Amino acid sequence: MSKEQPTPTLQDVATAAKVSTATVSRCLNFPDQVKEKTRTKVLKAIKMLSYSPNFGARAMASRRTDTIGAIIPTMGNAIFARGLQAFQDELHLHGFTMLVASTSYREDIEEEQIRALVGRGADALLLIGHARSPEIYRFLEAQAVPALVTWAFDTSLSRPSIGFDNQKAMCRMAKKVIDLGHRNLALVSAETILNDRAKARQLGIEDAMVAANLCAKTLHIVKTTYGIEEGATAFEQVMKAAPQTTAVFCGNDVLAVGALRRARELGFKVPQDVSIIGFDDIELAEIAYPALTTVHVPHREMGRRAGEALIKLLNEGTQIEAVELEASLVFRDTLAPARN
Amino acid sequence: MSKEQPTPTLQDVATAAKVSTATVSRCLNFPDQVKEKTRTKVLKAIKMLSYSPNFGARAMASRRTDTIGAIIPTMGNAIFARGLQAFQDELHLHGFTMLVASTSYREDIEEEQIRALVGRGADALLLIGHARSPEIYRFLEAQAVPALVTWAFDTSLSRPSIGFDNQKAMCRMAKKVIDLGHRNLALVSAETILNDRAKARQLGIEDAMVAANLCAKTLHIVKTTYGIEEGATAFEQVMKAAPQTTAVFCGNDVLAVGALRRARELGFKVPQDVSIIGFDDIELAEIAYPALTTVHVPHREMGRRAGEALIKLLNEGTQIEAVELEASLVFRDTLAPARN
DNA sequence: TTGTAGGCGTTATCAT
DNA sequence: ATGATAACGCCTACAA
Repeated sequence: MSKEQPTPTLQDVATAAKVSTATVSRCLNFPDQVKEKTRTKVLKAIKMLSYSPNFGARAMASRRTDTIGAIIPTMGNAIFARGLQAFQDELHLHGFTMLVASTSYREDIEEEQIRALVGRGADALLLIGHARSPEIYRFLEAQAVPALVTWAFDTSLSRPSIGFDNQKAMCRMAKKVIDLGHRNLALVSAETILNDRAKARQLGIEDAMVAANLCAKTLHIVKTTYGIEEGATAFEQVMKAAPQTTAVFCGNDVLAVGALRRARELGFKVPQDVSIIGFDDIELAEIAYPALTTVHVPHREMGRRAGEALIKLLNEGTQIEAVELEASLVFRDTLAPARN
Repeated sequence: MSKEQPTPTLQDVATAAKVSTATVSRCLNFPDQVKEKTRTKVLKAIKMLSYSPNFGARAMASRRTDTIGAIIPTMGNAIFARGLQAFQDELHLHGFTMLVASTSYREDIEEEQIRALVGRGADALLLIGHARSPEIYRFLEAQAVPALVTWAFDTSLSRPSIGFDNQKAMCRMAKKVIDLGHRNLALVSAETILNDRAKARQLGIEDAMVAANLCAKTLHIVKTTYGIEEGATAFEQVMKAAPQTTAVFCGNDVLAVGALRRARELGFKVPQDVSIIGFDDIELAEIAYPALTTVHVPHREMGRRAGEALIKLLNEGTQIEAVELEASLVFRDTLAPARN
């Protein structure tokens, strides 16, 4: 004879404790509304049965989940990890739970994940960058799920964002590079169609070039996907196609580290022969040899502020206001004056 | 006059398409059971309303979620990222969704997250390592949620795991180190109370020492939390307390990279003065300078196999069978024969 | 302080 | 091929 062992429900607990389901529910949600004695009785039953509330049912009945979804391009490297950890910490502090999903930088998967998280009752969403189809934004509106864009900052869009201005930051870095005498610049970048951060970074370099009376068209661009190996390959392509290049910007630190390695393998001295500049300032940048000159992104601050804003919105209805954080330049050892 | 805009439900779609809710539901779940014409009609209504099914309701009614939860110690570095990505890819391939939660290596948070994911209807769970309170395992059983342990492998426990034998792998590495003449060994490790992987790695070194007729007690151990800076500090402690040390094992690559840096800062030549050995073989290991000698963990294979096993269990009831994968030794540039 | 009962949005079983 | 309708597990007025 096999014992039936369906997962215990509120009803089971109620029966075991000889009270009504309402009382059990109150025990869980408003413990002070129930008499000490009944409470302990109920709690004991809960423990005994290893009961755990069914989230779906609770969400449906109470119409809120205290859950916020975060959708990032990838978990494959540390780029988003740190910011997300801060976001999560902030949420946890206020009793919220974070759900993460990743998209592999693919728009179709992002849409899928957005639907998945919204369907799961996420009270709000954290999104990376502004660029996505209007349809998705319409969907979010129809579902009345607030979404906060981060990792970017752009006041020209109506949607508030908490982040930094990728274009401005990269422009500042590029100006420094140009000041050091570099005239033949190259950029190893991710595809910019669906990645507004990548595009902004490119525009930033071009801005700096124009400001220095260089023709923006001379920026030699190689597009690739993110990855150390990809960065290496792209670097090689750059130096093959434009051997006069003295400074190679990279869309992020991962690419830069790959470029750095290939440079060494190809016999280039960095930074004497060629300078390499990254973006993000993740751990890799510091560990790389030579240590990478890069743009420092305020990961943790961004994550924290985003969490804070979303929680205020959900708890108090406070509208989110855009916040621009500063990205700073970190000069380490891969940038030097142009040779000759 | 403000337009009401509650999130649309199945009923709304049914009304808009002038059919019953049942038909709409079928359209979504068994499209071929409904006539072409009605289907397009319904689909149009869905689009128009930006309708998206309520996951909680669906889960409650259908008693399954096609969702698997993964609970990892941290997203803060790449250690689990790669394996998780593979896991996710495998799930995605079969129409499952992955939910991730992280614990900061804290048992209380892990329990919380387990409950959260189970409450959210996770059909199964992916867990890292075996070590956790029996109460949690009891809970999982009461909820009838299968859990698969990975990142470890231990047949002495009844619970099946898909992973590698941390102790054996580290033992092999330690033997090599001892073969190179090292007699004064040290270990920078995470706390081993709740981290069975860390403990197994320590035991592996001790096994190798005993096999070589060294006294295991001479292994100088410094415990710390994971982090580059922590690794650096710990390395300094080691060399201060046991200056005769010629080889420092590290619980993972992150610690090792920190140790490496501090070694350089303190004027030690690696590996001439002191050898440093990591564990995991994440990107950092390759990028570090000198490149790190470490134990390669089959991250991707582990993630993929775990996903596969869990899906087979859920879809076909196939019991999970333990799988031992091989961790290999990667000799790069931080290990050399003992000096003199 | 506690119990009763209706409803949340889907799915699935029966009919039709 | 489609439509009613009873669960699913919980919350929350409302009653007692």
